[in-house]
Amino acid sequence: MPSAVLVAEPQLETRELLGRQLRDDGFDVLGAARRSEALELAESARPDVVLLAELELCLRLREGEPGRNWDRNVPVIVLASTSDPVERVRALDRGADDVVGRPFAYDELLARIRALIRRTAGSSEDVIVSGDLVVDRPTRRVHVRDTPVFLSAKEFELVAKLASQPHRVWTKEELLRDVWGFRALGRTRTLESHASRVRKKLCVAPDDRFVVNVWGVGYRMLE
Amino acid sequence: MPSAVLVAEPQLETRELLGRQLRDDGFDVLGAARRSEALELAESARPDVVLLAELELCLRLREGEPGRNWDRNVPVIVLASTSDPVERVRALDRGADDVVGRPFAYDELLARIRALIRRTAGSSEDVIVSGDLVVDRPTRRVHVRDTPVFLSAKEFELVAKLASQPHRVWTKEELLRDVWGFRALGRTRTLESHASRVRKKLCVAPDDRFVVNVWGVGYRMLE
DNA sequence: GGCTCCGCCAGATGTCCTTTCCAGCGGATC
DNA sequence: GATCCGCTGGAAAGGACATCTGGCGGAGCC
Repeated sequence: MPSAVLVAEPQLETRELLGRQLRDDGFDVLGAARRSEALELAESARPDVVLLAELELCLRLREGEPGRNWDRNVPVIVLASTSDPVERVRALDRGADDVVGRPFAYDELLARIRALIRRTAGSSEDVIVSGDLVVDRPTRRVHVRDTPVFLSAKEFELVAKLASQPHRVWTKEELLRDVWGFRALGRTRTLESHASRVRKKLCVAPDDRFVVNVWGVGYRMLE
Repeated sequence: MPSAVLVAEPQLETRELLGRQLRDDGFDVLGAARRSEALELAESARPDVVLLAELELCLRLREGEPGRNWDRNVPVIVLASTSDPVERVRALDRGADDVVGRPFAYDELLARIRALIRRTAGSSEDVIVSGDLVVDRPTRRVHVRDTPVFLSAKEFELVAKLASQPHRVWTKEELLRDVWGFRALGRTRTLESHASRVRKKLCVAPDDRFVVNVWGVGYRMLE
């Protein structure tokens, strides 16, 4: 399956040229001229990589927005406007994975895209199947042995996170950061409350055990 | 916990300078002048990032070697010898995650290191295998010859610390500081008590000896 | 505007871990 | 071999943490 690249570049000419080249190299390419368009496509098309020109867009992608559901962790490469190292540092500090200055060599950009995809491959499976549990990201549905389980938005995010690496123990800090996007918030019972509710909802059979607490650390998903 | 950076750079001066700067910025730094040293350290110290100058080393890291156990997926940044884009592409195509040309701005290298650690945090196969003992950090599971051993949070931290360098003797001060975060607290029996309990739990076969006391100093993992 | 659902927030309760204490053992030193 | 000091490992007290319930407020829907 070809990887999808979202090219968020205001300049028509650059966008088209880049799109053609990337298509020639086997990528699915989505173009976006404006920020709103880019966010829209990030949500609906779930690209494997985003190339973008505006740092502001990078921040918005990383911070997320209530009600919107793009992958806040999506790999990002910034097409900087200059060749100034200071601008490259700024891009990286704002959450970009990589950055190339202009003018850039297409071959290098391509190599960097490939390297980033290689690094992140498999981290955002569309459908996670782990034992009796099936988590379908695109449709946001969850099944336990073919029994549908209805989860709210946050509940789904939590389950998807835990199921993305079954058996891995996620610390409460990691879960709060990745699911809630908190900066530091430590002393509420929100996470525990959701974990409890999700656990109950996933218990279809009496002895199902999916969401398991790891004392003093966090939670993990079994099977 | 600070991230560990392995600097594999033949030139003494560059290696030392880079090491000092990175240490100032809060990293644990390991230096290696030769390829064999670098591979050795990649296996024993399990760095979070490797900076290297020779593409050959990058290939060796990625390919692995029978009997050796470094993480073939370890994040790699290449310090290219020139500023030639062709060399950058070559590095990326050989498995590097990122590459900076020379001369490079330290600030940019630092930003790239941070970006790469951010991206790979938690995904690196952080599994310590030493003899009959397997310590899996992501899942927080411990096995002795395929027999699972169930440890509490503090117990696991202690085992992971000891196993991170199996033959090294850790002083009680080091263990208290790194596992418990104490400043100096000298007169409790907490550490000894945990060591005792962990030792018993790890003794699957009658003559297993994993947590070994070193009289008047501290503990180590193996004999 | 009323209704419903969702997300967030404590409080009471129960569970499990952590720490401490102590008696006994065993190296280390001379 | 005698003595000292540190290590061992059981048991028990205390504390830290997790769970679940119920309530509050806001957003979206009718």
